[in-house]
Amino acid sequence: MAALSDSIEQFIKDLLTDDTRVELKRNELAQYFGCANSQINYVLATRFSVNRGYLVESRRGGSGYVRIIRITANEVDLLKSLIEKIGSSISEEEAKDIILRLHEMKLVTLSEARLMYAAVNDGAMSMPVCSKDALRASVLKNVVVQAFKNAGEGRENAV
Amino acid sequence: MAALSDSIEQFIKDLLTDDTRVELKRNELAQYFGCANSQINYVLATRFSVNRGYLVESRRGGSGYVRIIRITANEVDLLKSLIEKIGSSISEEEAKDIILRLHEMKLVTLSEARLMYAAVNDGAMSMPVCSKDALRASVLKNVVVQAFKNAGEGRENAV
DNA sequence: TGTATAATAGTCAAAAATAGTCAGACGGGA
DNA sequence: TCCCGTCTGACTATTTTTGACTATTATACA
Repeated sequence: MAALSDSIEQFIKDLLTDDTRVELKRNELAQYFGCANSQINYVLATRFSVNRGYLVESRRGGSGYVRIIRITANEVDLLKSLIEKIGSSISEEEAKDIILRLHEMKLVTLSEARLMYAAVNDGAMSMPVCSKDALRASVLKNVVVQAFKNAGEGRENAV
Repeated sequence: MAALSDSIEQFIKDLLTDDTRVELKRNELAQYFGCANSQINYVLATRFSVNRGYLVESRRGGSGYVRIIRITANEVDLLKSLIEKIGSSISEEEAKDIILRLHEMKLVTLSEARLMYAAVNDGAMSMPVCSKDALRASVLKNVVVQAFKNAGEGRENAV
């Protein structure tokens, strides 16, 4: 049921559980999963972005490689960088990345991550907005419904 | 005589007798019943609404899915009354009361309750607002900071 | 020492695989 | 007959997967 991309993502993350970086051959990995080479690039671009806390380096040519580095940071630095990243405006996707990252760093549980996402997804941001109370109603409704969804105990991995 | 919708409804409910949630492919189900894909959406909309005790989530694209979550009768009553109470506008105090209630009923943990409150308190509601992204930044900043506070493990008992 | 070749990786647009929306057709009961 | 719940089909939206083409680098060889 899991998409190919999800499997590849998990495979790489497993390699990163102990180490903070891993090096691999793009075409070997593609071969292993029986997919197009560019599929690997897709996974790297969508699942191992800087916003999600990873750096990717690579080299072409003979004995080339792809290196994936998990960014580690202490809480103070992380919080500062996230606040800066958020700034005064942020897209739904970027917000999702930040929340995912907090979850991967085990700062929040999956349920908490889902609640956070429910508070900031497009659906919660009712526009045009005319008052704080109206906005609050929209956000609150979203998080309350999410709380009920969580209570049904979702063990999947998506926010 | 509304045989088709009823059959699909029953089929899904049978899947939900043991589990509280089930995941399926819209087009596979439509194929199985030999009907239009949109028929499934009709069934979901008319038979698996919140009022009837269900929450529905889905994702498009490769390996997409439709997930149906069954909640208990008590939860339905509670959720309905909360949604009604929230309406289209709600004060900070009332919102807090609702969140506290969810916590007291053990639907959310203390950490989760705090995150929820962080998402809807006055500080998060930056007004006047000019865009969804600006609004999102404000709410997200608030919940991210709260996540760190939670992680820093506050042992107080107030939301 | 240059240069051709093989071995890598990257890019991008199109195709495939999903799901959602909505207006209108259809059909049975009040 | 008219209304209302069903059902369909065409069109849209989203996410993943692939393939053709490009770019880069190490190495072998002239």
